[in-house]
Amino acid sequence: MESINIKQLAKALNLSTSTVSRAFRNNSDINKETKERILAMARELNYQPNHYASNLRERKSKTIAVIVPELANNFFLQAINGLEQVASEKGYHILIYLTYDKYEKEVAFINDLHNGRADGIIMSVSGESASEHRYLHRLKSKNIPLVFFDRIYEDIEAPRVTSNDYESSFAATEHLIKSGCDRIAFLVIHKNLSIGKMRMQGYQDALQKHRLPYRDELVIDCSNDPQKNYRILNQAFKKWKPNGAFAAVERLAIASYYVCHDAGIAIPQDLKIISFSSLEIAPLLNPSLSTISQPAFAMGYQAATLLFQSIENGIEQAPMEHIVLQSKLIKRQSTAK
Amino acid sequence: MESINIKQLAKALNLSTSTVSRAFRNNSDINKETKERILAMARELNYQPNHYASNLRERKSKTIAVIVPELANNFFLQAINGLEQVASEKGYHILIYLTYDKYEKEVAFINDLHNGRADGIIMSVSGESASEHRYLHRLKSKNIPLVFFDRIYEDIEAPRVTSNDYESSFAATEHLIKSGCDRIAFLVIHKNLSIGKMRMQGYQDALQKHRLPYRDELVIDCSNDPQKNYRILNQAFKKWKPNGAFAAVERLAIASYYVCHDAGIAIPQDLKIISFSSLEIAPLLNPSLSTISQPAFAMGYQAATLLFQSIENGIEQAPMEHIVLQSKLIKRQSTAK
DNA sequence: TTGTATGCGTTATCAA
DNA sequence: TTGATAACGCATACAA
Repeated sequence: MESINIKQLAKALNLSTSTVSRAFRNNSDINKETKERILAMARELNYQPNHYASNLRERKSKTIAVIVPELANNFFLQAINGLEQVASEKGYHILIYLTYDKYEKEVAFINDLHNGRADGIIMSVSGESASEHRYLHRLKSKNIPLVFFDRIYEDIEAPRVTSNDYESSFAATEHLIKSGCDRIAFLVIHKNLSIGKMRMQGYQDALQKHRLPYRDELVIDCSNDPQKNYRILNQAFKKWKPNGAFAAVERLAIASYYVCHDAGIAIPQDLKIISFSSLEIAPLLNPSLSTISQPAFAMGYQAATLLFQSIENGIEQAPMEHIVLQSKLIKRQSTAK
Repeated sequence: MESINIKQLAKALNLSTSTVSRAFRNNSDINKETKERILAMARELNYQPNHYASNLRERKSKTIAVIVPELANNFFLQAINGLEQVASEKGYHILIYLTYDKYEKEVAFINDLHNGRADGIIMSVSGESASEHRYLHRLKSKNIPLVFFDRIYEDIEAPRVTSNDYESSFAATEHLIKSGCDRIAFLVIHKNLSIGKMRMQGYQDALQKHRLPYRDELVIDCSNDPQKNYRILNQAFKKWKPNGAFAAVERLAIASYYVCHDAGIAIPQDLKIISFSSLEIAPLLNPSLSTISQPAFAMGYQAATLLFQSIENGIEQAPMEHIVLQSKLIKRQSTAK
């Protein structure tokens, strides 16, 4: 980082640093010719204003932090693409933090972000609703706005963007029932997370509406480890013999496919599967997978839009909106009669 | 960002800022008790050293920039996971820049990075080899190390991590030939990019070895737009009737699947397909897809390791290594006889 | 329109 | 072991 700095550039031009500085932010008054002269020389000497010095001086970072559980997940990827589009239009950069669903990591990241590294935070939470969220309150006192998307904490007041999980789950379960399933498994990770709860409620209510009994053993609580999931699902399918499975998370549908392929369980004849999923190639699976697909890109886009409202108008003006976007249920071979 | 700063914290403790500062970097001598007292108070007052001030003072950013064409691509995702692991072990953060294969974006990003925002750069290039790369030379003069991975510029001297593309392509083509194909299409994006060239060469040489003619029309140059690709491939398959297809990029295999499904071309009976791909669910496709899978995670990991060598030992000591990792050819149904 | 001087929050040097 | 002070590179209030 042995860069040329504003002083050297100024000297090379026989100008003061303030004039040079002005050339780089277009608001201030400055002679057009000098400005061009400065920019030309800057190009030649390969000068760029130091980002950290500017941020320190201006007390902002032109950066937003995005905290998500993981990247290896089409939903989050598409959402991030949505965020990124808004951010880059505003001249902001994105700093990505991955929690891998570890609550402690989330706390550490948030605490880290108190140092002014980011002007705002967009987060899809990792922890369980039950845990302590005081670390989030502190953000507000520092004027760092926060927006939730998809996975939220209900006890924290912040703008949020979600999709209609309850309705979608209800519809998905009902779809399985109408396709002839009467023993429907619900595959879930983190039952206690708000999002898991919503989806589970939709499942339960659909069962009830159609007079199907709710069976505890058919709610299969999985993990983030593919191999573990394989074992869990393999056992569960053999033991409880569901004829329908509703996966609250894409990877559980994938794991189910592997189990079925290996165990000779025919989809959809023996077991019909539907899943929350943002997989673009769901139609190409064997058999093609019925999905509830969330508007991931739009959710990211909206979340970023909300965040910038807070950033631009101040956190007090923050719109405590709860935007709910609609997911789509797409029926394919995996739930065919 | 109305944070408490080190001064206020010092005053609250009746200490000087230097002592407080020392408490936060463990090297300096400091009384254990005072240190604990400081840290306790910091927690209480929710103090975090300002990242930008530290960076400015220390003249480094503890951040590495990663420039890739896109995120919606399993290869880059996994590679980034590899990078991230190394970086986070070193206490570094990752700043992600997406070029969407636009050369101008790449130039803009690189120029941006001259301002000391990152201590090093890891890049998978976007542009064509033919174009101008002077903007990269300038990095060196600023002591910002650069490492290439996967997609490189041959005319720039920098450490690089690639996979054995030529050999893999040769093997993949040969596999198709041995499975009975004699009209093998090569599906590619950006023929001119170094990586496209390597893969094409492997394809050509394998044809030659087996005395199959090279036909220009069977090299199908595609784009990044899925719909365009669909049209291109649909036309090409109908017009030239290949009985084998080797996709240099995952998304072209996906597009081919869609075309075949719609056009009633049976895989593998009518057309055998193999592809470079990092898709975890290749086995679940209909039919399961034969792949050459690059060690994406390891490539990212290695690239980051190389970069940190340059960062830690200075750019002059940079190991001009060219690390080549081996891809794996996995035969599945899509190329069955 | 341009220049001077000050401070953003930190860390390093030096002295106590 | 701790404190005073200067400097990192820049942007702004104010003066010219």
